[in-house]
Amino acid sequence: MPRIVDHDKRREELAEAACKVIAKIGVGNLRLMDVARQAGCTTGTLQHYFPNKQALVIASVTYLTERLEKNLKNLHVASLDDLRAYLLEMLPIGRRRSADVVVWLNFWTMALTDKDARAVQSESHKIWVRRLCEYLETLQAQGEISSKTDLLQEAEAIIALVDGLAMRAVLDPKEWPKSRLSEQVDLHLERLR
Amino acid sequence: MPRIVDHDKRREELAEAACKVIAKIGVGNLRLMDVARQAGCTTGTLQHYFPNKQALVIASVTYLTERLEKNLKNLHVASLDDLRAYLLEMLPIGRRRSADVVVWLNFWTMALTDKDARAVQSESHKIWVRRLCEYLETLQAQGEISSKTDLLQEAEAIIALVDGLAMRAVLDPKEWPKSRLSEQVDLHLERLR
Amino acid sequence: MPRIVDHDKRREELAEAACKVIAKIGVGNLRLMDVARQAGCTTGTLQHYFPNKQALVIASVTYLTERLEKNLKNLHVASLDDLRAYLLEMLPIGRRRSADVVVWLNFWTMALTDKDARAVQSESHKIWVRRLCEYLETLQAQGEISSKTDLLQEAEAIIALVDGLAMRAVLDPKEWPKSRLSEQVDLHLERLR
Amino acid sequence: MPRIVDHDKRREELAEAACKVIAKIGVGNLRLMDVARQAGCTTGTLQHYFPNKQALVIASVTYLTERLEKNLKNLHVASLDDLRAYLLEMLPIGRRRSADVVVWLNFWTMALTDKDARAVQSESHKIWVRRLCEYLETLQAQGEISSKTDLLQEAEAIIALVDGLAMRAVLDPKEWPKSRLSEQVDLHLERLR
DNA sequence: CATGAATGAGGTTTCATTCAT
DNA sequence: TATGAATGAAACCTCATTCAT
Repeated sequence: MPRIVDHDKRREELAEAACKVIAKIGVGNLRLMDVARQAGCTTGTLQHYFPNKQALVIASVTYLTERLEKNLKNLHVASLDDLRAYLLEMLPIGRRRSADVVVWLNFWTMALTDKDARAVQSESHKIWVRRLCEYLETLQAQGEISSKTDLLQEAEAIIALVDGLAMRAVLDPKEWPKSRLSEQVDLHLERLR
Repeated sequence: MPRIVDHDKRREELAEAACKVIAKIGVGNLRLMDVARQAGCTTGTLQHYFPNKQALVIASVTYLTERLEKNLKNLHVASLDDLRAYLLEMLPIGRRRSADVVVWLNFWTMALTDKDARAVQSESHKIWVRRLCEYLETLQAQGEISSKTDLLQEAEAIIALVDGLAMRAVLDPKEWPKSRLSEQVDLHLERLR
Repeated sequence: MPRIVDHDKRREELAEAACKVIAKIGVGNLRLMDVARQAGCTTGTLQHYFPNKQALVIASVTYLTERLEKNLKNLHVASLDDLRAYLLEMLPIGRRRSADVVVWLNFWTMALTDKDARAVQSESHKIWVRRLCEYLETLQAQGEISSKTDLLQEAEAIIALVDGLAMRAVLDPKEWPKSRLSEQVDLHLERLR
Repeated sequence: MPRIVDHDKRREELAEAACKVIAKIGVGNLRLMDVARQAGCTTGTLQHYFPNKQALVIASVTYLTERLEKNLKNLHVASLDDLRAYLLEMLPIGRRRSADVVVWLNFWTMALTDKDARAVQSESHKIWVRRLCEYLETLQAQGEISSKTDLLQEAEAIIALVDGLAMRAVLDPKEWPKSRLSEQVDLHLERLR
């Protein structure tokens, strides 16, 4: 019997360590050594789980996405207020989620010039749009949103807003407390009513 | 005097070369060698104009910003339509501006974890907000925008939208032709009328 | 006792796996991982049978030599034609023997700069010379070879020819089908008649 | 003006250093550090001249070949004795040429499993065969060799002999002084008369 | 006997920076 | 001002070997 280790769980632990480091210093400055130290292992260990640095970064973002999915799974969007809560859940409120947003921004930027990263990014964007559309459809069916509204267009508008706000907020966290983010979200959702 | 002019001009040429390379491969992968090749000189030459790599990157973004300023100097915003045109000028329409946006995104992400970059980013954001507010004030004075509107809030909303759209558009250019970007801008400006 | 037999058999299996890998990628690129995969076990298993990598390589060549011995045991050299058949048996004809030759060449080259390998190589060369001399003596006794011939010298000439041909043949297999190898052997044996 | 260096000459110096190291420890154990130390530079310097280790090895053998070419350029083969002298020039007689042969054997073995190396090896073999054929033709025209002889076949036979002898001689230098190598060459050339 | 996770040293490779010319 | 060779540190990556299970 080998040393007993849940391979997938270990991968997640390492991915999480990588996320922490990326949030702190950025993908551009990421060193495997740092990740290893954060995870309490050696760089050699990282190679068991990830063939190279790029794979580690991609796995880290995938992990982040999956963790978010789990958290959101329980949120049911049955009203505009639910949607509001849902969107606030995406924004950098608090340390943890600010860190997540930083990782995402790093990854998206990486995706601008890295094919593999872009494929991953593209896939998760599609899921995100689809879900938002579903929510909007539900609300439209309930009459909370005008039947004339172009839902896909609104979904993309919301995404642009959330991404844009998130970026602003992590670049200047002091200027963007939860209240100000909420106001922007409210202001935007107003037009759907 | 002429020497100085040449010197500054050369700096700009080098900065432009750096922008091209960043747009192609990202700041994270930027090598001075690549910039030198793109500029048709050697890495040694770069040292005459920039003390180090970071300075080159910052100078490149500064150059980009100044170039944009020049282009926008002639745009006078005297109506919502002017504002619309102005915003479209920020979005990645065409090769050139797409490349610019890629550079900016790279720089903003860099600013997340690099103090110097953040200072530069912060400064140019302030200018950008201030100008937008001025425009909105003008429009409000002319009655194109309701007097009840919170202009700063709207300015930030516009910036979030533009940043968010720009990011989406460069990540998936095929899905974001000019027409679709215009629609989003129009949809947003609607609420100001 | 049966344990021991199994143990030796397993060693041979592992040695054979190592030979296959060496033939494919060369000793220089040999990784225990590859051998383990080829053998359907793990690197840990290899440690039970071989104290280290070098020992595995040497054992592999030893295994190869012993396998060849077994095959040749049945060949009796009682005429020049028998000698011819015997020599052809050494040459890279067919996949299996080409692979064997590749392993040997790898090992010989390794022996150029590795003491342990050289000792093994030297030993097996001596055996090979001695046997060839015996064969030639038999033939000389039978009058198939002139009594004036310096048998040791001829034995070494034959070995040089076989080694040289073998090397050429594995470096350029398409140019060296069985027929061409046979011709060279025949041309050489001619002078003994 | 840059530090004045003859780029090609520097490459040769580094290649020569690599040859020395390979002759001592084999390609399999070759470390760039060793080459750098031998050449009196750093590993970084090696990268200016060779993109990677493989390229360095290939360049080294190419250098070796070219050096041999220069030495042989002056040898004119107008008689069997000249041919004999020519062949002896290929064999590992003396430190220098023994080292060369070791490098070649290492390279040929590398060529067994490395495409790039094989291409180089193949090319230099062709040249070597062609030249030998020319020599044999000359001798045949002069009547020193029977007109019935298949020259290509004899050329390949000679090459096999030389390669095989060279390998034996470097594996067991004490057993293979110049005299013994000469005898083998003489014995072989006998059949051409 | 077997596993395979973990180690950690060692090597290749990269590249910003320096500096003699 | 410009060159580009050289440096040397730093990082990634490899992989034989160890060892807990």
